[in-house]
Amino acid sequence: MTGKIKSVALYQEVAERLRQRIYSQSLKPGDWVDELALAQEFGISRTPLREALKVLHTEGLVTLKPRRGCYVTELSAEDLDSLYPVMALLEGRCAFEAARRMTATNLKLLDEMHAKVEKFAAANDIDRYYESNYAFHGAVEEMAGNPWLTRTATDLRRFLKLYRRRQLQLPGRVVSSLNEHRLMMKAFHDKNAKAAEKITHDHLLNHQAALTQLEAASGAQPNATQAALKSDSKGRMKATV
Amino acid sequence: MTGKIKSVALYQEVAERLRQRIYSQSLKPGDWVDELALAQEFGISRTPLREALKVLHTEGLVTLKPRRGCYVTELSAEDLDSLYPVMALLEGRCAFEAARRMTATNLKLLDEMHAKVEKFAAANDIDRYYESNYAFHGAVEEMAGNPWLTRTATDLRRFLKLYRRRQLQLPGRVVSSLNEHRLMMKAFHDKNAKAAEKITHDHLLNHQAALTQLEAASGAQPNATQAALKSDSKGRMKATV
DNA sequence: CCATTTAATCTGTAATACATAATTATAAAT
DNA sequence: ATTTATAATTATGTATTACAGATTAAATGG
Repeated sequence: MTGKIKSVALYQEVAERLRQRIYSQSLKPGDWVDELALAQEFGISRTPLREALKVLHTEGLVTLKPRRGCYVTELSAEDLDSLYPVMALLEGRCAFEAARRMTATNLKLLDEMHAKVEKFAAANDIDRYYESNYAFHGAVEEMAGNPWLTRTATDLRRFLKLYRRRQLQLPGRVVSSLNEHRLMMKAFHDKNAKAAEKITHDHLLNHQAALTQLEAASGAQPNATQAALKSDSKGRMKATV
Repeated sequence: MTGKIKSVALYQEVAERLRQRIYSQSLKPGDWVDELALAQEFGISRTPLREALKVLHTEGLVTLKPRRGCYVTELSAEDLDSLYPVMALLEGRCAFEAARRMTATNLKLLDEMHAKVEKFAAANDIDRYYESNYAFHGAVEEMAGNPWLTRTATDLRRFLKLYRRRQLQLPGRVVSSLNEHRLMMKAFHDKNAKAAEKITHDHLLNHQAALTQLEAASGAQPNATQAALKSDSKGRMKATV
């Protein structure tokens, strides 16, 4: 009878709505979050809205500048340069541990998830490609069997999601990314932990390289940084990056 | 002229007071945090107190169980077993990067900090030994020059601070910990990044091993712990762990 | 036209009130 | 007497309101 009275708090619902807007780029990195306007739009008071913003702040999606308001988190080129190596380290270790502990069940699950990634890539369904890709990496993190490692890696990976669009804009990156995933799957099948670690580690760094290339190519408008960076020989990118 | 009117908010002050209580073990891991009682004791309403608890929650010092109240974060033996390897990985990398980028200035600073650690250890000033030790590791993290690596490592290290007392109760551990620090300093002087990484990594794992030893020796109960626990053969612990 | 002051706006803080879940105490029944 | 059910108490979750302090925008005067 109590199918669902009101188990979700208002602020949680608001947080989810805002999350959607952020991930859908309706609210872009750097954008100011207008408390009053949103509260009115949602027909609520400022309190639950601010409560929701605090949740998003904890997740890192939003940055609170004292007395200046709330802004969608914006990562500079420098941030990405320092963030990706840490991600590579952690996800690499996740892959290592996952490979060591890989069970038949988990392997089957990963195969299925990988198949989805392939499918959406083939169908050119960018959004679902990204989501399934994201889920795949999340699954590997889980299979590492170390809750704190999983937690740390997951926390960091959320930041990268802010730039999902940008990540996929680089021509050819999807193809090479898929290739890397195939190598990962092979390593998992072989239970070759060392290989899984290295491939995953490099996979992340290749992501970073792709992003850097994109930023260099597209010039300078992101935030401030990157002035007109040399768009010299495009041959800098290895085919498999 | 506006030297400092009232820059600290009430909830921040409350958060600091609670932090003290937690780190001083006045509030022990697992303890329930009584909102009403504390609000009355501080002479404030529940709102700023809960605000403070949210801050502590973000820091991980406190855990909010829905509808069950707020409790000081408690790490199980399993938690520590999964947390330490991640710490070892991250701090190891910090040491690696720090060694690579080590400047004369930073080296001098580290030498001074290390000297403090030695001094407090010699003076048997456990509290200040722990603090200076904590600061030393924090400095190494900073010197890695990677903001996200620093942030991630620092976030995790905070959890270990919850068990500061326990960490130092193991006879002989301080001595061997100091030895490991000396090796670290040598690696930094030599700018031997690989060595710095390995020593730091193992240093953390040795910490973990020491804790495990302690827990095994002291028996089973998590909180009320140190009752009149068997002070049987103290020889169980290896001197160098 | 620039600088200083005034006004408007937004953020930060906290008290208060109410609703609902959880706990404990009480009562009833087998 | 033990167990179950119900009632009372207590604690937590949620959200409105109000006010203070900063920041930004506007306006006024030199």
